[in-house]
Amino acid sequence: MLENNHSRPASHQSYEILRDRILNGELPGGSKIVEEKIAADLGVSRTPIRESIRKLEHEGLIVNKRVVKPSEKDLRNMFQVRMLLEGYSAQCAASYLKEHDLQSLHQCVEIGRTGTVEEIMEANERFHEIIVRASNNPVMIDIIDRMSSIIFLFRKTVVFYNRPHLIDEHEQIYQAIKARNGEKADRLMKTHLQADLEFCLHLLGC
Amino acid sequence: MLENNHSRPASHQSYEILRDRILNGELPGGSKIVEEKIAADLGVSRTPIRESIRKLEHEGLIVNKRVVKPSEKDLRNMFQVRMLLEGYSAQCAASYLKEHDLQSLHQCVEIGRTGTVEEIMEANERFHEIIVRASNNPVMIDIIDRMSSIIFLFRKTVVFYNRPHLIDEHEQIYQAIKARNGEKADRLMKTHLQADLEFCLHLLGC
DNA sequence: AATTAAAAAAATGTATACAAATATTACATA
DNA sequence: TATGTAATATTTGTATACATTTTTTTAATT
Repeated sequence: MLENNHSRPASHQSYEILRDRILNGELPGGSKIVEEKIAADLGVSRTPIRESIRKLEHEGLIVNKRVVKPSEKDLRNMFQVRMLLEGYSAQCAASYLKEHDLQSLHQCVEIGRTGTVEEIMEANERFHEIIVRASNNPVMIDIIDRMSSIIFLFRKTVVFYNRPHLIDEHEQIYQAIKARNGEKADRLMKTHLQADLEFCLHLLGC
Repeated sequence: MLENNHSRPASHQSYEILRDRILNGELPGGSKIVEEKIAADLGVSRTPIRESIRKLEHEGLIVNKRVVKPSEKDLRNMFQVRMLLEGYSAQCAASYLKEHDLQSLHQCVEIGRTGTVEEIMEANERFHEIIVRASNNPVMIDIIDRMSSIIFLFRKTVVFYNRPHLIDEHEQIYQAIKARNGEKADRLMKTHLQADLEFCLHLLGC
């Protein structure tokens, strides 16, 4: 049951709940999404639920009234876009990143070597987030954000299985950015994402 | 009044109507969008109207209950994304485009030199569309599509004022693709979009 | 047993009513 | 005149009812 209180609208609350349930696997890929069921479950009417479902559809997490189950092709396509946008972002980072953010990047690498699984996952996300924000381009950030909810379902796997070289690659990217070598940062980021993708697909037996 | 007939749902019909009205300037940037007004106008209830408004919000055509009025920065950001994605698409086109599509590209250039204003506008869109589709990446195509509704508001201006060299640039891109020179096609596409952007911004006095 | 048609059930689309939140107006006071 | 506040009106958010469409079940026929 949602809070009736002075919180966000029910449509937004239910959006967040559904999103979480999808991302943490509670609603696995392929699950049928039925408005009335969800509404009853969350204790609100169908009206706000519809809205949250539409939002999730737009985000790509729900397709055809079912929780998305991205195909190998889908992932390749999303990673191709990421390579272009994050590669460019890495270039921007090399040109513009301030000392403070550079230090944060370095910290992410450190945590990647010494942290717990949860810490590492968080640091990985942050590493990419810092770089993407360096693009200083909200349109780009938004596109990556939207894809990242789907990609999240995979990064989990990658870190859980502790992909070899992942942190080394981050370190190299960090070094290139620190050395203000944009062209190299771009190239390394693309290679990094390509490796990520292949590792995911391999693990998932694609 | 919408057709009650065996057509698409009212929410979808009203979406398309609203979208058209925004794109053709009938609902100019900054207009307040009020659910009840629109509903009365189109002769349906608020329920389907809400849905279409949400869709337009996702598409970026409505922001804060008002028709979007993109800032210079917004345009720069969108064009930056376009440069990356369409540049890559041009590369793909150079590698993979079939003879038939090559001929279509060439036709677009021809029409660009000889057609009426409407024909030229259409040919311009088609030129880019053929190249984007060469990426063979629905995720990428979708991103560009979503931005293109906003960008459309500008391409109109550019063609109306008949930007110098626009068709020459298309021709050069076409030649690079035909020559299977992906790197050059990429570079030319980026330059082309940059020029488009600057021309738009200049015209609009940004 | 497989295939199809009819019936039933379930789910979605839309209209309407009312509640909650926002914006607007009118008026009082400094 | 400017500013704050109460009253009003407008607009959005949500629940509910019903219509339409889609899916599933059942039964009949080959």
